[in-house]
Amino acid sequence: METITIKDIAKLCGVGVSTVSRAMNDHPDINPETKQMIMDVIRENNYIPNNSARNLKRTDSKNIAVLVKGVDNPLFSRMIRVIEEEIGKKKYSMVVHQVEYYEDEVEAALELEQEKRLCGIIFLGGFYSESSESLARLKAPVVLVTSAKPQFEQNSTYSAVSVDDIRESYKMVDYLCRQGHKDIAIITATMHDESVGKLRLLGYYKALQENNINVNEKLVKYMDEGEDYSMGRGYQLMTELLESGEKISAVFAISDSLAIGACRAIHDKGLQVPEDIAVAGFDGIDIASYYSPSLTTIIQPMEAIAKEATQILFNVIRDKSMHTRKFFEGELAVRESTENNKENSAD
Amino acid sequence: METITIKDIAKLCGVGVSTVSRAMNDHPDINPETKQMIMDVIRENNYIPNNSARNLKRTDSKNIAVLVKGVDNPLFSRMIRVIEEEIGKKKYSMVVHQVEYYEDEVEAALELEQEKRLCGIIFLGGFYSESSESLARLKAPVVLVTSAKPQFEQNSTYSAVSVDDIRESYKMVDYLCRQGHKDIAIITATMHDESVGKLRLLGYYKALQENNINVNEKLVKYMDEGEDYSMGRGYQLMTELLESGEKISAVFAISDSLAIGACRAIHDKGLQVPEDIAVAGFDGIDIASYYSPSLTTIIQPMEAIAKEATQILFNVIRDKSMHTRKFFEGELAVRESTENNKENSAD
DNA sequence: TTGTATGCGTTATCAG
DNA sequence: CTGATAACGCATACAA
Repeated sequence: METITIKDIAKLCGVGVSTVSRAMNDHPDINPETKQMIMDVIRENNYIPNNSARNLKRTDSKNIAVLVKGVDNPLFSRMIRVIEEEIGKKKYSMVVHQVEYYEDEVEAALELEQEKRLCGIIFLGGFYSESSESLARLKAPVVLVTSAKPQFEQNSTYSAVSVDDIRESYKMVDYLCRQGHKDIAIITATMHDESVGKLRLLGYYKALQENNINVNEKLVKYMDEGEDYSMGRGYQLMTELLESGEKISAVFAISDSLAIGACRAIHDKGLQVPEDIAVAGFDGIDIASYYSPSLTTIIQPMEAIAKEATQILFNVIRDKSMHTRKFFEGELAVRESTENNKENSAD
Repeated sequence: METITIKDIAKLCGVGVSTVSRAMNDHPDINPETKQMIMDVIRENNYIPNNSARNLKRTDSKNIAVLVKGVDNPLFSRMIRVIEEEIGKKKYSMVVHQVEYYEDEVEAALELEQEKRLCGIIFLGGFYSESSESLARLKAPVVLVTSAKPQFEQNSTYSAVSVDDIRESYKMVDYLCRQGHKDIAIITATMHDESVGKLRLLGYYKALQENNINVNEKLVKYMDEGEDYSMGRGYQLMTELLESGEKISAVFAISDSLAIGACRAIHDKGLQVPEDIAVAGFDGIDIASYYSPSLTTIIQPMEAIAKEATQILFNVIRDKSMHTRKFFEGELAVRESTENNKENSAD
């Protein structure tokens, strides 16, 4: 089974290669009958054009790349689906690319750009401030999704859309304070995090401050390294927190997965959520509502964010409009894991 | 910022393009100093070779594609990591490609093959019997992982590695029977499923039969359509089961996500797991052990499976060895969701 | 050890 | 409307 090329098809059809090319690419000036005939032959022979050659030659690609950092983040699969749909509607095509935690997402994008002639790039997750300047090396317009870069100048070289992590985090911790909690721990990213982890921590500080609660640094539990927001990590960190001997009445974990792990850790110490310790998460993934107790969390409007991100990208690509920064509002979903059915309700 | 090519680098270095090419591709016959100098220039200029051109020219690619069907399956992210590591060790490179539920995985592979000159293909998940014959159209060796195709002939055109779904499913249901359960429901794939769903259902039948329990078809709950093994789906199906009025003492869901949804549905009806209804899952994903109650399940040895799959692929690629079918044993993890602490223990 | 020339499969240009 | 032909960026055979 030899590799079949456009030349073979041309020969089989008794036409020139350019005619075949025109047929495949929906060019306007071609005889409909000729086109039909060519398409038939193509189908019969299972011919698939070589994309490498295409990308090599093409000037105007319609490829939009989506770089995902952290596959395991269940948030992203939904978003990818939405993005693909939006991109499809506009007759562009999407290429998803998985970036490992230790890889540099911009570097990966750079390679993809070389390879696919991208006309647009969407980053899902990731992004430390380090890679910030290197973003400028990308020629295609960039939209950052959920990858917090708070500072945003006029004439930015990229767009960004996400929730306001500080505000949402504040919302959650403020809610916990109003529930009467004074000893609120937080399970957060690494100490050097410059991404959403930092922002959510800032929101935590702010809420405590405005509620006149002194920060107990022993209740701020940082991850050791790596950007692994897993349940196992949540379990481990919560266990350490519990064994520290500090008084804790509530825990805010900066992701739902961490929160689930924390719940189980509390359970395994013979304590109850929320009776002994209330737990709150962040993200609004499926498991949060199916867990027992169901998890209080900030629901990020992922579909809307994804939709807006692609919209902004198209605006920049087609209308050359300016890059923008858009914030979405998260929803504080109060559920069983913070329900206030203990002594607090008695005062 | 113009696109920079190998020619530019050659000019900058004052050498020919082939020398640059040799430097990049670790060719043996090149002056080490020249090579060093070239590599420096390349780095300084952030030059990235155009992969399309490379793939176009190359005869012997070292690209192995991993086609994943069902991103949301948390099982796969771990496997991908293992596979990448193994592939990296052998100095090959991996390209992951996401296949949507409605897409044909073989079609996707075919395109990738044209584009990347693949020397090997690994399929993760998916695979209905429909696409079976079309597998032969792929020129590169194929390994199916976790994508059950029970029938396996000598001289097969592909390899396959997975757990024996029938046996594992049998193991679980048999365990439930031995626990004294007689009214065991199953939450399974669509009625027309020809993949793991069917196999796991067969194991269920077999276990009931061998335990002399008549099958109550009303306890066999099929999904409606689509291959969505989500918690929401599990919740919905379990609710229907509960509202059917049938007597149920245990439920076996063919995936952990479905099982979690089922647990919550039971909870929301005011019943308890496992006291009123025992629940068992399949897969062994993280959440299974962190859920409350922790979930009895079949743990698939994903790392081992992934490792073996790549090993087999390399054997076929390099040693031209025959395709093989390898089964791994799953581990029955008995946990809280089926703990036998009610009347059963009294007889 | 190095440089030059050719071709990979496709699309774009331009002449019919 | 169609066909020949020149790029696209790179790797490689071959010549030096």
